[in-house]
Amino acid sequence: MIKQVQGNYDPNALEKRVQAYWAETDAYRKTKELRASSPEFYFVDGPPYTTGYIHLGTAMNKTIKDMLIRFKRMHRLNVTDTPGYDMHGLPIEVKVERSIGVKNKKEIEAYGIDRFVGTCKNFALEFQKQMNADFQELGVWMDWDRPYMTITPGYIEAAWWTLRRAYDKGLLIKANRVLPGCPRCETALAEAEIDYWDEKDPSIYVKFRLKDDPKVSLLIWTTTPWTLPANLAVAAHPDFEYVKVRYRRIGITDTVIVMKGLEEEIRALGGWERYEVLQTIQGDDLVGTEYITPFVDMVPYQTQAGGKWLHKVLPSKNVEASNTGLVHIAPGHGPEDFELGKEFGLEPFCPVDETGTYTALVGSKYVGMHIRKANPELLKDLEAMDSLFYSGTIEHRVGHCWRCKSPVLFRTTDQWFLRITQVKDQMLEEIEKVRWTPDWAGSSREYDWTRNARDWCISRQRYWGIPIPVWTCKCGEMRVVGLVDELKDAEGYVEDMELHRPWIDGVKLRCPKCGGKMVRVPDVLDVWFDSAVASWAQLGFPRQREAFERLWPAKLIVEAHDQTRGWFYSQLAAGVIAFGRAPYESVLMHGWMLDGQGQPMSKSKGNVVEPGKVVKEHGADALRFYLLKTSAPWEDIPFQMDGVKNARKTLNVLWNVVNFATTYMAIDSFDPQRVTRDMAKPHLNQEDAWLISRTEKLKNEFTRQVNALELHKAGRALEQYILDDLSRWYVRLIRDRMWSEEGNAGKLAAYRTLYDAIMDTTLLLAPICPHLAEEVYQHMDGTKPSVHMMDWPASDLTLVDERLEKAMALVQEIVETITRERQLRNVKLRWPMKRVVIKVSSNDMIQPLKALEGILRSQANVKAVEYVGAGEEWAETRLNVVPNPMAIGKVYRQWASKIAVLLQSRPAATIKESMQRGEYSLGIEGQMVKIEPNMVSFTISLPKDVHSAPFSGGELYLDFEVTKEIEAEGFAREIIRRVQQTRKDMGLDVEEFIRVEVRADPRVAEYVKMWKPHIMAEVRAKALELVMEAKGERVGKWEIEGEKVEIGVTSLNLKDAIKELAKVPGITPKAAEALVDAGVRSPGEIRHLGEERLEEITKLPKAEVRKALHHFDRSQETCRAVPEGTGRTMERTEMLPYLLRIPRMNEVKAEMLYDAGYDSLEKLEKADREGLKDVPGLGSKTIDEVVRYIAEGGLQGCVPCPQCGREASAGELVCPDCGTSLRPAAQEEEPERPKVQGLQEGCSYLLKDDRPDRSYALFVEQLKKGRRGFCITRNYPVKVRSKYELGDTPMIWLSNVGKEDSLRPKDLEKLNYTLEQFFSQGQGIVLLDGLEYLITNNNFLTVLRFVQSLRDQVAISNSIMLMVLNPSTLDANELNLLEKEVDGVL
RNA sequence: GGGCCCAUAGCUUAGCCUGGUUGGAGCGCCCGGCUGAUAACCGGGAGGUCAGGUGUUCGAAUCACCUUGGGCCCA
Repeated sequence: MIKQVQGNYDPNALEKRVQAYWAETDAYRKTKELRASSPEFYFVDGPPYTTGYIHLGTAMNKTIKDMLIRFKRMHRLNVTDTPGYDMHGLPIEVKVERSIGVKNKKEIEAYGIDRFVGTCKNFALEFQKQMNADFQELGVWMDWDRPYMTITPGYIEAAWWTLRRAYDKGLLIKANRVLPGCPRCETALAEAEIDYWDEKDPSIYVKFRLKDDPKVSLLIWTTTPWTLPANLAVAAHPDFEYVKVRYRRIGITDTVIVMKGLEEEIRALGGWERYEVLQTIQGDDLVGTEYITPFVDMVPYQTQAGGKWLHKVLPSKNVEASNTGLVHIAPGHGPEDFELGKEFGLEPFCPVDETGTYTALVGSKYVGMHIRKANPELLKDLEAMDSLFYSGTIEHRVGHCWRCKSPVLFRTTDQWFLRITQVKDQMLEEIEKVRWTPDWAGSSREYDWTRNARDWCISRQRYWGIPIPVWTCKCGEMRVVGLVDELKDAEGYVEDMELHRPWIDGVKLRCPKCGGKMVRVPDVLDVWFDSAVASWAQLGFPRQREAFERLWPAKLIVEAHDQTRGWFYSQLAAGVIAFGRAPYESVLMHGWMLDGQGQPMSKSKGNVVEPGKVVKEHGADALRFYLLKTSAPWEDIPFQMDGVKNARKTLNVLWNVVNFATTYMAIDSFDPQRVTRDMAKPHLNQEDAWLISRTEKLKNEFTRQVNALELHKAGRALEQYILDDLSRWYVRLIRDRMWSEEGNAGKLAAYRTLYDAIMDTTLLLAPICPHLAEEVYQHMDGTKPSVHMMDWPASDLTLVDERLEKAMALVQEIVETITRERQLRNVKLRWPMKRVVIKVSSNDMIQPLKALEGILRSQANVKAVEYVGAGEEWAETRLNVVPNPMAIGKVYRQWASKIAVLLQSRPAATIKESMQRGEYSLGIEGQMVKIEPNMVSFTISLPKDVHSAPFSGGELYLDFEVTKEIEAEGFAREIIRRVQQTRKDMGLDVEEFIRVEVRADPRVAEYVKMWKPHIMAEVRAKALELVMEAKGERVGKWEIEGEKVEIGVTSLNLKDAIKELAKVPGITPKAAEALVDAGVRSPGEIRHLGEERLEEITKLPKAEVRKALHHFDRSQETCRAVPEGTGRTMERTEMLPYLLRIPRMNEVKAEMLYDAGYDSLEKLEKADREGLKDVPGLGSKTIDEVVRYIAEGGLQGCVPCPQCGREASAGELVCPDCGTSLRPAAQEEEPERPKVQGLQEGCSYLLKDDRPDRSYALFVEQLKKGRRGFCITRNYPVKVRSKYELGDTPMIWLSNVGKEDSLRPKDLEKLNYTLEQFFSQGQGIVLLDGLEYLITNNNFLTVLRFVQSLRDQVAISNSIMLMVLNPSTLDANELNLLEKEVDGVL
């Protein structure tokens, strides 16, 4: 059944509600189960690092994934959706270090590796939990209860297994190489772990004296003085030319060798006055030149080292033509130096330890000194040795540890490597096989990166990571463990033991060679390796193979562009190493979320926008929609909150459409099961066919774009459709049909079309905005537990009608043009336009336009449409000929003026036609005068009040003439609008009936008479009268086009009665209305009408009449034994009779009780006073009764009918035998007729009346008895006084006019004070007429409190208070609360 | 310094691959309208050196090259 959506689009409340609904109904699990036996789709989630919070980038990432997962699921695929978390590594270690206050590895070890790792694990798990919650807030449906985590034993084993594979293939090696490391964290770092930024460093030029000629030096440049003690050689480019230069300054000369061309630059640097080039040397010839390394005397190694090339110039093509063109080579400190040293047989020499401190190898002078501190000392020494040619500083890019920001240190270390260089070619081949989106992500980006790949250093000298599964023996034997089982017999192994450090370090294997103990190498894995194995590790491989064999490789992965060097790469490497192929088939690379200025968000910049904040402001759906539609996925998005706001607006429009649709569908009980598409088909209007065409096209387009991963195009197409096609056009077109009273086929066809459009939209929207889609679905259909269990809507392109769409586009354009012209001329849309003439540029257009003429007429409010074919002129235009006297005069001189007059006297059309055919001549004074084309021009003049406007299909002539008929219709529409406004101000239900009184001057009055039936129908008036003075509950004075009009509107309060009557089987809404007109107010009265009378009133077929009457009889036959309370939820209709048997209960209260969740007898029986207090609308007296009734077993027991004594169950409202009502006489609070005599002193009464006469009568009656009176009214006091003969009773006028006897309705304090004064004199009576007026002007609760305080004063002073209220202006809940505060309701 | 991507109105963007009327939208701004989807909605207006330059072409937002700025990845 279609349920009307409630209220405005409130994303926060909606999303909370929907998520609660999902949780309650286990919708996620059900959706997964639905697809459990479908074809598999192996999606692999890239694990975010557990930092404890998600940012917008992570939000975008998961949003894209969630959209695709949902999309695939709706395509009946069984999608794997295990979310992953990357939980090892330095970031957490650093966090833990800070939290426990340790600074380096020594302190960690003192603290205890076990405690340290334990804390790391706790941090990671805690962070993981928080992120889980954040993702769920976004509505992402992944398997949050079972994420894969890189820290679990199974996962670790998968990494081990992979390393073992690498080892077996000879791809895992240990090597001594120069690598960047962090001196603070004391571990090697991968490229990926280094951040670059500019920093100041020394920039020094150092002289390396030639051994043969110490007066001459090689000049080298370096920014790292501390590497000089480790200098072993100098590199020169063999193809460059070098020069020997003598620099001079007063008293000083210096001779150095530098690259040719750099000598001038160097002169300027050193401040030399002049220089002379002594010799040019080819780089090649320089090779082999021996020099004296500057610290030869201090560093023992420098004299002990061997090697043919020690302290000589080496050739290297990597030398750049900058600085001096000669490069200082320290193989222990630079990767290129290392390679070069290897090539030339120089053993790397590294006198620096992992903390950046000189070791004893450096000699006694610098040992124990940190390299940073050593720099100035070294400079001093160089200066002393006269080896420092120039010393300055430079700002250049320096690598830093990504976690602790220390500058990285290059030194030689023993590390473990994966030999990527060996499998690089295979990786490149695999890249080409993968489908990349966008394609350049693979073909250029990933390809380039991989082409330059080096071997991957996977070892880290840290604690919180996957331990490297390599055990070594003193004898040199080593073993790589691939499965935990292999450790079974090892010393220190315990079943299911923790595989992390330090526990794993205690496991010792027996060496198969020497029988000694093998110990694990202490390193852990580079954390990048963890996620590299995700695609098989998360499947439990290698321990479980079934899932792996079924699913692997991944069909799709989705990550941001920074993963080119990260996960795209690491997975590829691991996949190729382990299985010889890429572990994924397609990749969607997405962009980053930047701040509004296009800068990356970072905590240090303080420009981070938290997803939670955005969700709070506009909802997760709006954020998701924004993220998906704003840019192509692979592009960065500079985040704009306004963009999210816009997305929300679009969703709001959709919400309004749904609100509109469900309002009417619910009223008419439209049932899409009954009104099928086929049934609606013959009754479709043009606009229906048009919307269907648009919808089918949209479905096709959307699906195509998502499949192409052009998610933004899909989102934009959907948005456009919602705004333009659905909301702005279709809903606008069918408004009148929705409002038509009859449930005719045309209306149902519109319902069906709109229903289908909304359902299709909802299904398309479901992957993007899962919450909103769910809410809409549950209101429109709800046959499935969740919209996400639905199948994707197929599109039927045979229903696309291009001709119709084209014609409709023209109509839209014409309507817009007319609107614009109206605006220019200040003619409102409410005023009909006499006619529009469409002059087309092609006759093909006329037929389709005619088919849509009705739409054009209604939307442009035009009375008539005429057409003029292509090439023709509209008959009512006049062609004018304009003579050109200059041209005529030149030829015919003295006749010129006469010719001009003659020309204008002839029909212009004839002249034009003749001239087009050939020539045109005139006879003048016996001569034939030939008129040349340049002698005349033609203009078109339009009839009075007609304006022309071009449109893309030709020209429009708009006739703005205002006839009497048009004026009449215009006024009618103006009056309708104002009555509607009044209805709205009064808060009337759309279905309520009213009576209207209109006062207007004769001209307008005449128009109103002409349009009376139409006006009445439009505003649901049962009566419309022209009067001398308009009266009513609400009277408005208006000025319309200069005419003064007064309109009074009074509610007839018939809505509830009609609704009740229509509930009786056989009684249609129309029949119910007829019954109400005949004075019937409740279903019970139908019984007493009798068959004939009922037929007469309702004009229903006899069968229906009988059905209605039999209903009452039948309802008495259904009594059975007392039903056992089963605890099951009961239908409302089933439950209500039980409730209504409770004393003081009425329908409203019972409904409230039911709606508050008391929907089973069990629940009600367990109800306590506290719980019931929370039910809105239940007063304490009612609660007393409920509690008593339950305690006495009222819900279970049978009671004898007071009339016939038959036992009736608690669920029966009437006796099954005699039909006597079994409801307790709770109505005594609300007596049918006011007992005027019954007014008691000290009591306050609420009078529910739409007309105040009765209350004034009661009031006057008391006055006549001599009671002092006080009248508060919202009506004009002078009139009230005379009408009800109130004499000199004091009065207060509730009004904003500000006269002395008036009081502003907002000023409750003053009103209270005034009444206090009155009550203090004792025993009066107060009439407060216009309580709803106070309520509309104040907060309801404020008025309620005001009423409470008055009631107390009334009681104290023994006065009486009458408060008059039009009940239709309040909702049931408010009414109930008010009723509770008074002593009686009349 | 290299690779890849991006640059169109104050903001977010379409058009670019395949050159051709007057470069389209949305938001914001200004003006107006509507009022039975209404804390909505609709229409109109102002607002553009298509980042800058050079070239190819009869013709360039679109193709090529260069420069500038931004993002990612590297050196």
